[in-house]
Amino acid sequence: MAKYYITTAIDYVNAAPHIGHAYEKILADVLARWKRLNNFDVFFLTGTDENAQKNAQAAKEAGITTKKFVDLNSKKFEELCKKLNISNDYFIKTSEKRHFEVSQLIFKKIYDNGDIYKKKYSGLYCVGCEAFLTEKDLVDGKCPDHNKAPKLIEEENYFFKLSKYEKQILKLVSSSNFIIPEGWRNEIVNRIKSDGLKDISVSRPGMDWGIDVPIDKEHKIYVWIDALSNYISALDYPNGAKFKKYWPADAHVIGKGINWFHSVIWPALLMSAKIEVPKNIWVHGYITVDGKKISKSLGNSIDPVALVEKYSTDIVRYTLLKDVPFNQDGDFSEKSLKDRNNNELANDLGNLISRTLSLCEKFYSGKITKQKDDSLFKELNLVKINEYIDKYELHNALEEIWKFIRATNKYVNDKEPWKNEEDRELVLYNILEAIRIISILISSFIPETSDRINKQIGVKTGDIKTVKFGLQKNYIVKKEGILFSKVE
RNA sequence: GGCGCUUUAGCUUAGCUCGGUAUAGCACCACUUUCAUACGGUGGGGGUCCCCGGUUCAAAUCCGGGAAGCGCCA
Repeated sequence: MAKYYITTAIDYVNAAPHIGHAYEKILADVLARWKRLNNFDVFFLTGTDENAQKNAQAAKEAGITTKKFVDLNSKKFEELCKKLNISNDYFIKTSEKRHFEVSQLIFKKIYDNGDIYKKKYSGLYCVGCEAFLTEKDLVDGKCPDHNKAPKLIEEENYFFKLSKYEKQILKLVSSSNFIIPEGWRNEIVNRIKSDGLKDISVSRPGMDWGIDVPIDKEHKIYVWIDALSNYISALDYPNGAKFKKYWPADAHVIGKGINWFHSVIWPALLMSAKIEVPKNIWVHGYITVDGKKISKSLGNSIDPVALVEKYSTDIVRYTLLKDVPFNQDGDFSEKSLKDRNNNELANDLGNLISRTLSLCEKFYSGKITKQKDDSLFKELNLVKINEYIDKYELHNALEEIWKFIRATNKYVNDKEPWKNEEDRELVLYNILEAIRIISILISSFIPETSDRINKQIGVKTGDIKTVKFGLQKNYIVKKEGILFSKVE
């Protein structure tokens, strides 16, 4: 069985989850579920990034230990995954012991390979950003993001020879299927061509939270090696069975803001540590809310957990998947959510199930025996759906599935099974087959709805091979309420 | 400042690689059906394809210049 390893970025725990976090997890979840449906042996990883120095300060202010602080906040992300019906196989916390060990091992390997050296560095350091700023970044001498003056710091740091890997990285990122979509590939390729690769700092001295540099306890490992190595520590690198089976990753799903780290720094670190590089970086856009960027000052951040509780997991999943086009930012609004719920979920899909089951119960007491195929199956283009998903164009895949749902509604109209007695059972059988297949196809996108449909038409969820008309011998259906209520 | 992405009906958008009367959904209007969640189906109105210039018999599409929004970097 072919394997498929997919990851999301790990989230910072010092802020509550917002709708952008939800979106990324849903994207990766659809892929993971689709691959399972296609009989891949899937490992799907998500988790939280917990070793930032910021956490130590926040914990101090809250009057609890740092470990307790990160655990509490990490729970919120784990809770989010459950609420969104995310099918991750593991949830990694970078405060885990084994993650510490792997990060240190990677650092050591790179060091032993001669790619880490010590250098004096001075600059303006912003504690809030946990990064050095340049004069140009400052507004009135202050960091614009944190409204605090940075400190002039002179310190010795360990540096990674990123520059050494320029040629190899350029070759890697230039290949047509490494970074998807193309726009984000161009950005990286052009940046390397014009600016080249410069060595980066991989340690910070004098911190009290984080992972010790293995060769120097005065330093903690800075974010790159720490955070990025979660993708292999979760697989028990270097000797774990999971690592041997699943690495290299088939897809790292990330937001556009961290493309550089995943497409350039991460592969270079791996090359230095003599580990295979991931196959694919899938970059998605950001979510705006009512046309505006999510920001603290606007106070327009939406709590995805509250959203799921107000509507439902599948409505939230469906709306996010449909409203964010590939390679662009997408806008989320409750108006759009309601429109999509009422039109596409309740009317197109929900009503199709409802009218069909009523007919089955009215004329056959819910028992339909197998008949021959009808022309309806020609309306389904599975090849196209597959292609869209392989290209990560999930909104197009959904649209293609919905074309089939609309075609099935039209078929019901054209055949008028409430009127035409002659081929009534044939028609109903074919509609039920269509519904069974629709349920399989949507199971990766809105799994809960798929389960509810299957229960009503009395079938078990099939894999992709059962997307074929005429497989089901007979149906015993039972209408149980409606799938989606209208919302105003 | 450099680089990248985006700009198409009221809204969301397809098409741009390989030029030829512009695609779909929502909303709107009309017609139609009753099995169904007042639902489904059919038809319709609505577009200087961001602007300017060029190439061409012909440009949303190719080339040059510019504008706006967003992102990455410095």
